[in-house]
Amino acid sequence: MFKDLDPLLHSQLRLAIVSLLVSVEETEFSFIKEQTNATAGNISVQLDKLQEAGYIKIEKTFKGKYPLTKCSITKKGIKAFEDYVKTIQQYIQPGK
Amino acid sequence: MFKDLDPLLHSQLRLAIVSLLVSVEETEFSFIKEQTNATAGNISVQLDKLQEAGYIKIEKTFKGKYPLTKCSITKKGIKAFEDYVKTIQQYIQPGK
DNA sequence: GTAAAGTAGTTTATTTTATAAACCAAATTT
DNA sequence: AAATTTGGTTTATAAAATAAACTACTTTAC
Repeated sequence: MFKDLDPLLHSQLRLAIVSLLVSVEETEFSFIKEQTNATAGNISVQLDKLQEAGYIKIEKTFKGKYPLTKCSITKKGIKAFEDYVKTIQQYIQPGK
Repeated sequence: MFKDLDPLLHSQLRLAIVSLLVSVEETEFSFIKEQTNATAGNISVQLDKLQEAGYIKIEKTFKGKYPLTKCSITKKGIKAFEDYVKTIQQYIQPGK
């Protein structure tokens, strides 16, 4: 009945990050920080986990003299997100 | 942008339990166990948390000589579930 | 030119959760 | 009457989320 929810995506912050990336294709660390109101440390940790899982790609560049971290979603990440969405529908549409 | 997800419901097992209770009105411990495939211990702990939060009501009765735990959802629980569903839509319908 | 404050993060430590394993009390089966 | 089953609870452990502290460099103000 209740299929397991991908634990990597069943986390408020990681789900928010992936949700953002699914729609914008590429974004910066600072943008994620703005949109999620999470702390930088928390975001840093969660981005690493998503990258390790192959769900996102992280590119470290520079904007002028400052470091700039760019993130984008991978095919695997899109697939995982779509699966997660399908699965959680089972939980939030009871009876269906 | 991303509203906080109620941490009490953003748990695979508690969400499954509440999802069940929303549709069935009253159910037994054993039925929850069947439907979720979770261990009894895990269910016991999560039911307590949901009860403490006032999301469910737990009634301990007997079926013949055996103990029988019946659970039902409260108004507060229904409200919390509906809020959770609305909130997670923001995460899983990107762009919308 | 150097001290203070800001940018852009990372690392480490702490708290909280989720989960499983072990346990309990009574009933039933062999 | 010993072993197993029912219906759970309690305790212990593993994993997660989060915050606090830190790094490295840049800019601004004195």
